Amino acid sequence: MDYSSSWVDTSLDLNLNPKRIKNEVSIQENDFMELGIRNISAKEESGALMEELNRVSAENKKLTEMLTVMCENYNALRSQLMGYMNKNSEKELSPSRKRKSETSNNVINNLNNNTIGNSESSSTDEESCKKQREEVIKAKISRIYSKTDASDHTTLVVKDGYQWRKYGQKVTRDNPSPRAYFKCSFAPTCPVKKKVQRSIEDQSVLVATYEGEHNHPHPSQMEATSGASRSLNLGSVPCSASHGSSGPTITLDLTKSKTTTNNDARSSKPRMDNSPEVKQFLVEQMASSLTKDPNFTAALAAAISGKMLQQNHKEKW
DNA sequence: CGAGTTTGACCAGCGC
DNA sequence: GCGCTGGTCAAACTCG
Repeated sequence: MDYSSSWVDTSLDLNLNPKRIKNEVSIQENDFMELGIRNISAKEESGALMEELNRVSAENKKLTEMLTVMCENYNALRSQLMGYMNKNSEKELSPSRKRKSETSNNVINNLNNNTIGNSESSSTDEESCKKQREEVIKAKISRIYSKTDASDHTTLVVKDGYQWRKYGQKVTRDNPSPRAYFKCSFAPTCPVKKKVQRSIEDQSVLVATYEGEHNHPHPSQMEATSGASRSLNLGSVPCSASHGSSGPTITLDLTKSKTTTNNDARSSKPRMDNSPEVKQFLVEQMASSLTKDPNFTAALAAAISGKMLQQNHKEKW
């Protein structure tokens, strides 16, 4: 999740354009001049309005800055939490098979050294943890269908913007075409895995199955925030999001997008992140994740109450 | 030379 | 216990 300053700017832009209003005021002022009615009072009024405008725009600027700082703090906290969670998961999970065998050896050692009761309790804990982990993974599985060049039956690459490292390939029983296994290599701690296999029905369709959630922003988003104002790769991908009983599910149907090069897609197709649906979706996503965060809501409440108190103080004086 | 890919071997889970 | 299958590892290889 990333909150760029541009988003903050646009969302908080209250269309208070002092220049424009200034012109309108000056037109009004000219009309009054022509009519020759209450020149001095009109000037006073416009001056007061300008003052008010300046005050409001300054306040707007302050609020924008506050929200930007808040978003930065939120991101920092979030990344800290992610790091902490990764550390914990590294401790709890057995990432490699070797470690698994080590843990099984430990169980055997426990059996040899300790009483049966102790070993049993440890094994039941392991089982419950494992079940929980499986449930979490199941809830974060998504499937993507990607249309590829019909003549090209060799590549198993689904271009989703992320950086993947292939670690295996297998021919499965139910499908003659091989299944490729990928791990997200963009972030070393990212747990996301991807399986890519051609569809049995249509060999030109790649079926990518994603497991887990990325603990880092989308690479294109990272680029966008680091200076280059490029839009999301997702931009040209038709997507739908649902929140079923099994958890959040994202389905991307890449078969609906033409197999054009990135440049072609960029030049000919209207970018999807410009469409109101995607904007609304992104805003809803941001809003939901922000409202779910107690740190953010607390900080926001504190900021608003502080601002209100400040306002009351001003009005009194 | 480092990063990514390939591929045979190994392991765990499951059904019989 | 055995065989089958899916998933993962890691050494060898390739490529820029």
